[in-house]
Amino acid sequence: MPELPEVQSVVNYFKPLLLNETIHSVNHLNDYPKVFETHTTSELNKHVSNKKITRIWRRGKYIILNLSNGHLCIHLRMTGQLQVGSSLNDNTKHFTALINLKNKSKIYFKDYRKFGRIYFFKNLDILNYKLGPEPFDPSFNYKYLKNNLNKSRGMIKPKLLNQKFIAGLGNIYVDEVLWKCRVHPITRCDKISAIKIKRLLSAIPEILQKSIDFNGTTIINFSPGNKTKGEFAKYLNIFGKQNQHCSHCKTIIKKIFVSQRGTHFCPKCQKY
DNA sequence: GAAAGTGTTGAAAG
DNA sequence: TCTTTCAACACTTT
Repeated sequence: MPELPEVQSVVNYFKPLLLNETIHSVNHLNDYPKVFETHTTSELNKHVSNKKITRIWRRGKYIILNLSNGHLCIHLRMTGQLQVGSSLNDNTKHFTALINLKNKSKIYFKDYRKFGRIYFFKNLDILNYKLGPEPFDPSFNYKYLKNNLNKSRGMIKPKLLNQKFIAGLGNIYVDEVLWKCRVHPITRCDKISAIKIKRLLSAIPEILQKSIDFNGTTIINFSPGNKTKGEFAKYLNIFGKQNQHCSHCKTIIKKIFVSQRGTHFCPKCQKY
């Protein structure tokens, strides 16, 4: 259930294990060829086998492995996890794919809801078309935010969840950002004041960076039996805190649904 | 035991 | 064109 900070944490963890290593082959597991979105398993192997991983990085919520002839991209969606190796304790029925490296190490893609996908792209035009600016990129600036919000009549929460508007935010961090900025999640984008736009501009990278510093919020399995847990969960102020007291004003936090997503907010801090 | 809920995304419908 | 709804899936909670 990874958002930008969780994906970045995965990238950080795997960088030393994958960088400059060569892919031997990839397999789909448990009779789930759909895990490879862009190619059949045999076609994908023709592209990636014997290719060296020259860079591992993140764009939005995609993990990207640069190869000499293209990019192997992994999207974890709701429940995807990457795991180094396997043990007898593993429930392998949720493994959907396997990356075999020349050095014999095995990276498993574990995904109990099976929404996660692996893609191979010659270039990243498709991703760049689908994804808006990175929250840490200079192109995500006041002018971009103001211009886009001013012409949107929809609600701010779904806007921030829209990856084409800004890449990387998901349900947890949108709730956290809106709480910090004191913006009600159903506020119309074009009704947000300049001061609140400025708050959004600084809170978005700030909250994401802080979460990255703590390896994200949610549990991420990097190796079998080792349930690596993001430590940012301790610093959440609003997400999952319904019926608890707002840390700012002590009002009881409410949970509502906004465009079908569970949404937490403080009725006093985030007036509509 | 049935139904709703879960951190994502894109296709389809409005 | 823009915004909302729903399905893809499997497991847990109500």
